[in-house]
Amino acid sequence: MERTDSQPSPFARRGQARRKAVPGDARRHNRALVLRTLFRSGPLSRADLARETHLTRVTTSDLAAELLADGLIEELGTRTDQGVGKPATLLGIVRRSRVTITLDLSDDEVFRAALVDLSGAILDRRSSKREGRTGKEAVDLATELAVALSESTDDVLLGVGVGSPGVVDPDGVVLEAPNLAWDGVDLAGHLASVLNIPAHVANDANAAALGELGLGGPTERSLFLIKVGQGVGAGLILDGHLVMGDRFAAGEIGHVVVEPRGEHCACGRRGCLETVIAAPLLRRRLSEADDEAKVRQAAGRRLGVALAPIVSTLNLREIVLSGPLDLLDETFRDGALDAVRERTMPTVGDNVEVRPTSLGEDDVHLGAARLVLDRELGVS
Amino acid sequence: MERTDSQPSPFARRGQARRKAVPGDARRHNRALVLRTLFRSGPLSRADLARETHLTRVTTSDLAAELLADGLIEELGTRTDQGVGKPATLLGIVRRSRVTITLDLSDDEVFRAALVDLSGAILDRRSSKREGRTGKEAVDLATELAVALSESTDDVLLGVGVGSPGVVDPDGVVLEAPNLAWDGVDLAGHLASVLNIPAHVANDANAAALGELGLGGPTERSLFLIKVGQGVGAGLILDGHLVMGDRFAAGEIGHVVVEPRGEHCACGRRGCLETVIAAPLLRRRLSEADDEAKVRQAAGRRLGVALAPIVSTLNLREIVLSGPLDLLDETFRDGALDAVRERTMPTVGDNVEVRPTSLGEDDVHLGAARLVLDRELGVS
DNA sequence: AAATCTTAGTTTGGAAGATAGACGAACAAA
DNA sequence: TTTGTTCGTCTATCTTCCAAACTAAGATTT
Repeated sequence: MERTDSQPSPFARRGQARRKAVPGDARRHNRALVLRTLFRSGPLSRADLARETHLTRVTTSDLAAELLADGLIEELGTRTDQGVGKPATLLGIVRRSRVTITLDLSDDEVFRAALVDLSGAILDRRSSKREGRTGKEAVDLATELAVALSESTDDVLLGVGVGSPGVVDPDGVVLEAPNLAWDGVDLAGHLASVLNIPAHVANDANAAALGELGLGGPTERSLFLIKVGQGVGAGLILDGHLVMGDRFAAGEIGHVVVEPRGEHCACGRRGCLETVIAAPLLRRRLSEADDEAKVRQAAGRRLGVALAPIVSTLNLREIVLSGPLDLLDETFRDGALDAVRERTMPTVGDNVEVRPTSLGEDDVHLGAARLVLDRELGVS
Repeated sequence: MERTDSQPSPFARRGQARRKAVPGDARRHNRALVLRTLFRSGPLSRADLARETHLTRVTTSDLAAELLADGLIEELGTRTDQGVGKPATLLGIVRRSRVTITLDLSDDEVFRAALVDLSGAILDRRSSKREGRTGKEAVDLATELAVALSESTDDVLLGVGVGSPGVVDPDGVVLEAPNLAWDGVDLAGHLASVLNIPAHVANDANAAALGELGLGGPTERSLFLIKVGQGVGAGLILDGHLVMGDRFAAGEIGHVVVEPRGEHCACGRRGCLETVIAAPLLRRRLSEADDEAKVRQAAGRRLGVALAPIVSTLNLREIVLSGPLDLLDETFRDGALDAVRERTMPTVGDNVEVRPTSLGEDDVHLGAARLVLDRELGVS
């Protein structure tokens, strides 16, 4: 099986401060720029690329030759619908020139793995019941899934990307994930050494946010994704950068108190956001209620109350809800949006949009794939 | 009077997306890196710089020669306390080789101007009573102050930096500042053309946050500053980047509702944060109260309630309060901190720190100076 | 006192990368 | 057939950083 080597990618910034710049950095930057442009703007000629990137035709030609040699792009023949002049040779991404293994560990019951190509198409899937496994056994289960996928394909593997619950540092070490009893587990290091390909790990909600931003989509965007499942987590992207926070715990909003006299929570407090909108609890409350819509709306409003200060502070526009769509339906979302609007300035609140994830269940897989794409090819 | 030219600085990113890289970009990056290192780590030899920046001695020597020619740094003689080997020639920043004019327009009554050197020392000050001026008259007042300072000095001007109330876009256009009746005023363009030096404008709270981060201080830090005055604004810096928001209105938290049945606000809502902690209102309430401490604490707690979701989402550590210290005293701050801790996860809340600004009244001036330093010299 | 060692800073000769300008190729229009 | 346009490449040049060698200036050892 062909493999890319597993030395750290030049694009993997891994949280270090600003460093020196050498000419080669410019080269890598421009190579990534050309690749990114091809990702976004479909098939283009070398001259198109030069116009788009503001590099010269000579330089894009040279970079294109490099990318062609690596098999990342291919010539698609000449453009037909053209006016005067020599017809352009179109270049396009070879979607299957690299594939990524992704792991979605966010579900309490099942670990899921997928094989994703450069365009974000899912080529294969695997899954295993977790059956309560924790610690090393859970690591092994995840590893087995990844190995099984890697052995099932002859495609060139770009790397493995993981969306894991809990707090994950930029090097892919899971600092704490209570439900898996992980505490300082170097998941990225383990996967990289077993599979012998680059590995990148992020928090599941963060990964979902990356996925929602769109594979190869525009860089400069901001988005706040709230992932509702057993618990509640969030991923925040500002101007294309994932916000990690002081202890890499950004997005951990499940235990923000939204109802000081509310239900008791496993964490010891009362009225945590999780006690109001986590899937099992909300589902139970719905089954017990007379007026379902009222319960949905009230739960949404509670979320909105917590979101209002965040939306104002960050001047956010896009809020995405990920999780069971029967729970996070329009009534719920409208409740959240209403509460946000009532509690923020019009100039801020009027722009806000609360919408369900556009990728459904695959948001974590696609986000994990994007993570690998970003760090290995600089396509972000 | 000597002047630096007023063409846009190569460091002024002005919000545009990622662009191509040319060898010259590496040069500028490394030049800024050397300058920044000298800023932070005091006098160093060329060889020290090479070790610190991971460039070679050849390159740091070359860059140092350039900086010497520009007068930005100087040789300070040889190091004495050294062991074996040829004694090192120490290089240091010439603090007064460039000076910045700064304008603090955050006070409702008075426009203030200052002359700041590269180390953040304030060399001169001017101020003018605003006397209710708005629109063009307010622009003229600010301009006059800046012109007066520029004419009073023979130092080389690096640029002019402004902390303005309201929403300011990255090009320095004040999109809306109700109290000055500014609505799409190109303040940066105006000042740059009148003074013939580069001009940069930011929201006052954003500027204060930049100032608090420290001139020439470490890059990779995060900080949330809340500026209390006539109104309430905030500035947020994450990993060294100022958060601007979708419509450049990030930090506008004055009209977040924190008390749904609270006092009526000028904006039409009830219980906006401003009705609770803006200086004039809080002062009035204190004068009417029997138990001052209780009022302070309650006001602080209200702020804390709004902060809790923000702190959790961003995993923030440092919260800085800027404004009249008699109002934002320890009791107030403790109220805020208590409310944050009660409403966030321990791993997040235990790290949080709520402290007063360390720069006092000059935080906007120093932040505006830092803004210019960042954008003109890349020293951030 | 001479030789040796160590560290600072400079000179020299690449190597890598982007570019401007020139040029052949391929096609449309006149 | 000629002219004009656009594509893509070739070449010479410029910029930047770097490795290696070299000079400078002191401490340490012999």
